[in-house]
Amino acid sequence: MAAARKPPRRRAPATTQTTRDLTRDKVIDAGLDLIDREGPDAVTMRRLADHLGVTPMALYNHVSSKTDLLRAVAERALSEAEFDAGHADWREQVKACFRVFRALCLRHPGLARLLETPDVAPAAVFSPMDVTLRALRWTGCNDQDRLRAYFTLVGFTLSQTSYQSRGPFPDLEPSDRVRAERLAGRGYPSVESLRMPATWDFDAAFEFGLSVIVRGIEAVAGARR
Amino acid sequence: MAAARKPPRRRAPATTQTTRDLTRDKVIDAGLDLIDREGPDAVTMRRLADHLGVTPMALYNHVSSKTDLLRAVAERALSEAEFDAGHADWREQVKACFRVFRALCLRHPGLARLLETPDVAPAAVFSPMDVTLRALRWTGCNDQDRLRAYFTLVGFTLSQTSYQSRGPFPDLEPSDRVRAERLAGRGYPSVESLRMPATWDFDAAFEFGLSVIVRGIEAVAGARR
DNA sequence: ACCTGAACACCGTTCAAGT
DNA sequence: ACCTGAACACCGTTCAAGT
Repeated sequence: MAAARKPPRRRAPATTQTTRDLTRDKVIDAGLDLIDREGPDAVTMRRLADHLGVTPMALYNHVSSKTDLLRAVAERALSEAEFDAGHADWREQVKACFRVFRALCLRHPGLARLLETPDVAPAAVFSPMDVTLRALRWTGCNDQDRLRAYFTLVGFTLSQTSYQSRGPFPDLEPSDRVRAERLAGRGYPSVESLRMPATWDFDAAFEFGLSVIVRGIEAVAGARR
Repeated sequence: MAAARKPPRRRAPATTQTTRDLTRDKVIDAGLDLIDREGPDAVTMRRLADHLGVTPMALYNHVSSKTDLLRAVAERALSEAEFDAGHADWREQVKACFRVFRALCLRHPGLARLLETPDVAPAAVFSPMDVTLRALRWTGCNDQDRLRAYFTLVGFTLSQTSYQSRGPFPDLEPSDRVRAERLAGRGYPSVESLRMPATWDFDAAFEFGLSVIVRGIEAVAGARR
């Protein structure tokens, strides 16, 4: 619309091109903006183009496909974070790493789902992996077990954050689901008899799971050593 | 195509209607078939209708929306399983429950992704939840911690199975990703120095994570008691 | 009550054309 | 080199019409 009103005037001699000249950087920035504000489903080539005041096909000059775009967006988001907290104790180092990971996923709703999607996970996912594998050297685990431990941690973290990021749909909150089902409840006595608080504490739930996994790694590593 | 060739003949007097009379059951069965054979992305109202020899809109007589269909498909798949193995020891009971859960997700590729999708998770997800919460009574954990432990277990299981179900894309297998990145590797020394087998053992990785979480629950519960 | 056919408002992407 | 516009092959779903 606005583009149609604008006549094809000659461009000024290389100065003050205002918001002209689409670049890959601008496309990725706009993609991250869009995903942060409207969720991952809102990221559409057409919507993104609208947002940039350009035709959908203009994006393909800077991005080879939607998958390429999403991978670049995920890479940019991941590059914000420093996963190495420099703790001497491996338990604290691992916990700090995944607290950063979680905070990043919550700051960019939809990032978790992006990282779970095949093909879009960027090379930067190896950054928290590297920190974790290094810390886990102190456990005495072999290479395979350290990698298995990492996948346990990252799977837990991604599933918790992507679950939380879907909110605020009240019916998805654990405590509400439990309550809703209690009303319709038949056949799930241990679920029905749960005594739950009014709101679910996602932070505490994450810390609980993180402690469980770290202590579990400690126990399993000790048994195998 | 085949439907167009068929003239609108009168139906036989209530006998041998062959494959006539679409029912909700048939729609759900066909949906599960389709998702099992071609993956969750193949489940499309139009494709499913084609598969049933019917117009896309005919499905809406038995299913209120695509979400409704997917939820029903997930419910049917979940109803196949018995999560309660009747173990006396809570650790073995929990492990058995999630081994069944995992086997179910692997038998129906795409089920894991369905269960991770908001709104489509059916009420039947409370079945493994009930078994787990009951077993965890033996740990002495309070209601909140038992639920947190359940979410840790289910998140881990879903992420592992949905990761595995995306295969067999060789570039997604952990060991291959690691190897691929090692080549392009810069800045991830602990990743690059990994000594990995040629193929990734998903079963062993799952058992490792399961042991880690169960022993972690044991340790955390003991500390809080 | 159940199904069809046309239509609507979307997708990602290709291709030929403009500058 | 970069962008546009029309088009293609898809989506889920609405609506009016048939039987």
